[in-house]
Amino acid sequence: MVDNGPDHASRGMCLDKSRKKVRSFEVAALANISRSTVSRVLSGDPRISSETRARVLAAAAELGYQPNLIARGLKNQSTGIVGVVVTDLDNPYHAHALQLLIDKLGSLKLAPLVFVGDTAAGAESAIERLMSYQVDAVIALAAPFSREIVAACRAGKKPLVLMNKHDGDDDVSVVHGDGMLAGAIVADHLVERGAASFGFFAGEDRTTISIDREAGFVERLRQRGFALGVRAQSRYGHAPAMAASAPLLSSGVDAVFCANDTLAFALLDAARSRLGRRPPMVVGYDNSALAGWPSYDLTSVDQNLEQMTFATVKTALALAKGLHGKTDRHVIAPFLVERGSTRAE
Amino acid sequence: MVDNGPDHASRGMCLDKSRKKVRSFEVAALANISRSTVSRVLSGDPRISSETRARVLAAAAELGYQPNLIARGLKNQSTGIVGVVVTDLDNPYHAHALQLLIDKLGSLKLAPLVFVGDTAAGAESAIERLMSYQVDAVIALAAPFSREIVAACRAGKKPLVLMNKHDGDDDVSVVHGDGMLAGAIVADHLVERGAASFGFFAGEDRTTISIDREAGFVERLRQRGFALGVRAQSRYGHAPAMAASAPLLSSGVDAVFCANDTLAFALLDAARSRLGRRPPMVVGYDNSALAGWPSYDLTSVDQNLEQMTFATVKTALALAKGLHGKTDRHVIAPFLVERGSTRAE
DNA sequence: TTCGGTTGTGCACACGTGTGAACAATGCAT
DNA sequence: ATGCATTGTTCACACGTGTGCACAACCGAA
Repeated sequence: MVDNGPDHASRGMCLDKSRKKVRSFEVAALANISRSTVSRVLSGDPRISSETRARVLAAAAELGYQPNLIARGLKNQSTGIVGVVVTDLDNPYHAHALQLLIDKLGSLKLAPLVFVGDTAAGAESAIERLMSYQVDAVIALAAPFSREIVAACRAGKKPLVLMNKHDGDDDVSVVHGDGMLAGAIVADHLVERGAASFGFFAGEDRTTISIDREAGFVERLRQRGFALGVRAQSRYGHAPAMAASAPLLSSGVDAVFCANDTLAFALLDAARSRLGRRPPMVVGYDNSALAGWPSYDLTSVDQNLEQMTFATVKTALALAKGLHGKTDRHVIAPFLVERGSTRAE
Repeated sequence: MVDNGPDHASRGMCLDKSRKKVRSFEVAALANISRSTVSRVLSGDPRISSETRARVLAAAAELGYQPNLIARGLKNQSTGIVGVVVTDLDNPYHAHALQLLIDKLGSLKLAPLVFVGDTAAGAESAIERLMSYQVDAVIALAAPFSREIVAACRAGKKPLVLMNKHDGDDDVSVVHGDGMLAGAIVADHLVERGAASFGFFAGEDRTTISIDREAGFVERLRQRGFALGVRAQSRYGHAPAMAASAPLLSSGVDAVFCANDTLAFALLDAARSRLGRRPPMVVGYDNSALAGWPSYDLTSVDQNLEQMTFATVKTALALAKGLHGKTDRHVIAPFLVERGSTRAE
């Protein structure tokens, strides 16, 4: 008897038995077995006789034993914690994606340690905090400052997955939507709906994702014999976007593709306040909940977040296990949700 | 020399020095000092001579040493991790609150482990996961199933703070907005704006918070000589709320106080589709971003989330340190943001 | 009986850190 | 010279778990 609780005598003195968490030692004692065997039972070691296995499980259940994942993480050099870096949860798209990520991680028995990286310095310090907690992998969700994040993870030798953001850097795992395809789908849709002149409403940040959307749109228009008539750009946020949408409205184009639902809502609100003209057809991006509300009824591109988040956590898990140490890239196909904002009449 | 790395010889064999994280032992070696002294320096022990302190700090900086918080947590029985249980991040109010919570926790050197508890069973299992990770405290954000959460935390002896939800149970720490006060403020505002007949639009969940809002509203109306004319109830979600708002509109009351911005938007949309009548004055609750957009321009109660989240993490930290082991209760005063939906004309 | 194989279990150590107690060194008073 | 307090450092153990290796028990075959 060497491996038991070091001060189990004094521990026994404590009359309030429920004061401390139950450890594997108590389970072992109750089952008249060594602590190692308890550990083996819980890890599903096949060499354990089914008789003792049953006895151990019964004891564990009776005491309500839950293994200490911190200690296990220290021993195994794998905590089961995944760091998630996110920005701007006020954007409902990000919030929804985070919710799905947490959900998928949970179903894989992983726990998300979430940090907000609003600035370049903030993102960097967030990663450092995460590494102190020995996370198994890091997921960066639609984060700007991806350069800093990539650098910090590389310095700490932590596997990283960028979701919905890809740089030119080819040496990092990425999961993102197919912006080119989305642009083409939207172009086809608008042409079929009878539009003949087109505009694009871009966001301020020149992310590669946003660039892809526009490129796919313009390219497909060209293939079908049309060209982009007008283009506007704005930072996100309702008020500035409303102001920036003026040229799109005054140009009188038939249809406008917006890089973002937020921009689309602003455009619709601006059009509504100019009573004289019938608003153009509008297509948004993200298919946020608001797009389905009757006051906007906005046709929008759905990025298939369900699939995208699943691919992200699957990739993160694979990297954490060091399976195919090489980086890989998933491209998720989006689909269009047609609503009233592109109805013919 | 006993306390050094156990297999430091074989470790030394590994030529790729940057493969493993640097541990406190390496720092100690570089500073020609024992590992304990390194620990003491980092914990600010005053007994260390300033000369060795400087040497240790220099060594730590040179090696880029970051202490392993998992190991520290195991030893200290305090991980610095705080569990956060949340539901429905699609509600922008919850998402915003979560963002603020994460922010405040980070500034107190705490790390948030986030789980989503969508069902009673889910909430319970989320708490169990959190306890396996030895979180120092649990914060439940506007969570239904608070009964299950309270029970699970009590079983695991984990300090718990309920934010924006209080049950009859008086034995748990709580931070929430002052619903009674908010109802009174809204009543005063509407009366001053000239309304003479009033309605209330309640959510489906009969939370105490929602009940307080209505009670405060009705009570203040009574004091000023008015009574509640009509009342509707709906579950959240735009479409059902639009349908449920019919009696409020057909009753022809001057003003409606909604338990939620979501309900208010639905009511405004429903009113808009009935062109004949001028919509009544409408007041919402949460002051979400959408309330500021010109298409709704909704007067709404702001719960002062900034202050509320701060009080929540402060309370959680105090409980985790076991300072005043007793539970305490913070009530945050809300304020009204006046916009066009209650403009006189 | 002896040997070898199979099956189940226990011992001892390791993960990386914090910390009480012991201890060396120095100064100061007896 | 001895005793005592102060100061800086080290030793050894503890936190709760997983796991390689040794080993006991048992069985069958020679």
